[in-house]
Amino acid sequence: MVGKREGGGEGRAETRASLRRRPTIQDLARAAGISPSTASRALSGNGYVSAEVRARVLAAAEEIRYVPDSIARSLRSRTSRAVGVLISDIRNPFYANLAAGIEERLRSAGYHVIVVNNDGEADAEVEGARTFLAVRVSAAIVTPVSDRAVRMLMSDGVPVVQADRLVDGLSSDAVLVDNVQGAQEITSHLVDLGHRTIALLIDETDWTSGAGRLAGYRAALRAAGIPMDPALVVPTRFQPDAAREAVDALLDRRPDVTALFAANNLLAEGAFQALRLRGLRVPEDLSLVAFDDLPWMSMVSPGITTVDQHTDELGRTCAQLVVDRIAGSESGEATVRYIEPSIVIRSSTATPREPSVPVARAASTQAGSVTI
Amino acid sequence: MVGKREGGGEGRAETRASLRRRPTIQDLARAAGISPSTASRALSGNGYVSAEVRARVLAAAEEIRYVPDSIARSLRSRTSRAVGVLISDIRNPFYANLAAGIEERLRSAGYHVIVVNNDGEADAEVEGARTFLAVRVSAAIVTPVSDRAVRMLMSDGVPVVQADRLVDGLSSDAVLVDNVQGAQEITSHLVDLGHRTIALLIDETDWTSGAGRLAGYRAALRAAGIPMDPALVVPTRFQPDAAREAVDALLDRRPDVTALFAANNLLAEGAFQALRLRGLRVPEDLSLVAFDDLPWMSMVSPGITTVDQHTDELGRTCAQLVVDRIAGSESGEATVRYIEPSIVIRSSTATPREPSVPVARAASTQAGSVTI
DNA sequence: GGTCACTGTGGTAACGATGCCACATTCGAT
DNA sequence: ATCGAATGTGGCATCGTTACCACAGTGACC
Repeated sequence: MVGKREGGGEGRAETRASLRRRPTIQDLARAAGISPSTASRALSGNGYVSAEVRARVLAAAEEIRYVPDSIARSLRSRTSRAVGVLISDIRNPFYANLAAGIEERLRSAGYHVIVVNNDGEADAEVEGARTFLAVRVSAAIVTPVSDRAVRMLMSDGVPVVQADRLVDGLSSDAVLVDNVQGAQEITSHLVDLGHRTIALLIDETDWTSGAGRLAGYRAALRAAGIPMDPALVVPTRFQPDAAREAVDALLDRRPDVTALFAANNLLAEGAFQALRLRGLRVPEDLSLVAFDDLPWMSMVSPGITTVDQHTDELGRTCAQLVVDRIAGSESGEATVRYIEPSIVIRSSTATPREPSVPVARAASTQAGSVTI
Repeated sequence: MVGKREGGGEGRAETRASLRRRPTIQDLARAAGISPSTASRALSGNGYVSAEVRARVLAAAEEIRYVPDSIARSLRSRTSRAVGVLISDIRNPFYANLAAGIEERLRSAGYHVIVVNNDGEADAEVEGARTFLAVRVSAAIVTPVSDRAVRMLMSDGVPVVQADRLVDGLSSDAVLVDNVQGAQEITSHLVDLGHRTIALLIDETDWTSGAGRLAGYRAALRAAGIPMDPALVVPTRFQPDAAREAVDALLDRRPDVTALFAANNLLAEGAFQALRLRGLRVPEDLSLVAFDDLPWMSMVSPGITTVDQHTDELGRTCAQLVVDRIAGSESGEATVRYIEPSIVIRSSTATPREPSVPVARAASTQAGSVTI
């Protein structure tokens, strides 16, 4: 799959030749005819420098192509312009958008971002935290897996913003989605359409995100006076395939289900596939809703009714909190901000089918024979 | 949309209290009863240390929770364990997967990744390069927008790997997708089905990626003896909306088109929407193929026939090249590796409709009235 | 026994920037 | 005229680590 084809080596030699020593602030000072101290002040803006000298220094910097060495600067000043971002899976558009929102705002504030994936594993997360300490990030944004990494960072005095979910017992800043609200609203949407037997497909309820969605689902049912049926809360692993199988098993077991709520985008993917493989029509046979809005949800037919978490804003808010915390404009108290999600109604939800007609596997369609 | 809800400040005070000075290698040396020099050698593995002393140092490091300061280390050793990754848009799954592939491999090789988005703008790209120089990355991986950033990095001696596309005239390492091959194969697939009037929707042909896809398309037509019709190469901007409008205009102008080739995932998105809004059936009325395989392409019906670029592998290969280059195991010559794409046949392609029945906007369906 | 290679350790000087202090000059107020 | 404050500049030490050199001990070999 990988082939080597060509290699022209002309430009590299030229590059090597032009590899002069990188100019330091000493060189700059010499070029501008002043001392390194003054050059430093002229560039950083701390302390007195006359306008005339500052101009001369800037001109000289341009002239000799001086770029301050931020490593030396960090060592001396014991700060860095780096912020660590520790997330579970950059391939998941949720995390990608989060990272993008963070990066945009931090970049415009003059910080750069070090991204570490942890694949949802606590050990990898701790390893990432260690990296952050080694490079002395000035803050970290974490979607926590366990409490270890966050604790480690905080105990070394690194400001932490927890994103999307919260580890209990730590008082770092945090930006969360109001999962209860979002889940309640979308469940109520189903209830309002007349659904009474609504299944929740969910992978975990240990984190605040999953717990909140479960709570919102329950609250909506309670508000409608629908008794909670524990068998309708379907546990699954955080993978489309697992979700697909879980949905399949659920519908075999409970053909009376008329609506399905997938608690995140990956589970929604699996649920969608499961329904199609069974030959079920959405929303005629079964309504489907999701949590987290992704492009594919408006591409498929029917479009999926879902909860938009405003992931970009989640990211930007995390970044803002970091900037504020570093600047010290945030007080010592931990701040928790909530992003209010909004529901997006598309075509995957409708009034339930006649209760007398439970869903069944369509005879004409067998799993595996469907081309997707 | 953002609300403040609570803030418990208990843990922070405790954190502040435990904020002891971070242990340095001096502390470590004292704890292990040896000199800093020896401690340094024990940790880094350069130079002689007896097994007994090394064990003592490692134990002491564990004991006092010593983490080497990589800033100081970088300053002194004039190297860093950071690699810069400069890409266009992390929100686009293509770049997200690329970044993920890069990050995985580099992390396992002990490097961390600094990600900078440039939004496809040359100025932002140069700014990113400046950041990389300031933090003295030991290499950079770039999906180049202009030649300026790559030039800047190379002239400062930073090894650069160009990913996905190549800026002319520079001889850095590069990992490219064989776009000609992929485009030719998928176009031939259409030709083999009997298509003769195949439109190519493409946003740019200045970069090697776009140029390659155009060349592959042309080569396939030439091989089949189909004359090239320039009006069938439809230029558009790099956005789904623009692509949608371009497809709409094309089909108004050229109702004889029987197949459409969208040159990347964003254009495919727009094309798919355009066809649906016009009420056209795929593949019965029109066949559609894409370049770059994304999850939604197997979620929609019909599934989209496309070219899988093996983006993860593209990323991993870039990272491997970087590791080799830093280790010096790559010779001075620039290496260009090609990833061979493979085509994925789904349901969006079929034999063309009868030539006597050109496509027309379905009367019953008006753009805008369709719920998606 | 002397030379040499090898092993193992410690001392010292950087890497490049900046914080702090000392010092010089100017100017307004007493 | 004298003092103090404000303005401006340079010198020096230092951030935490490692490269380099010096040097001590051990054993092998002629």
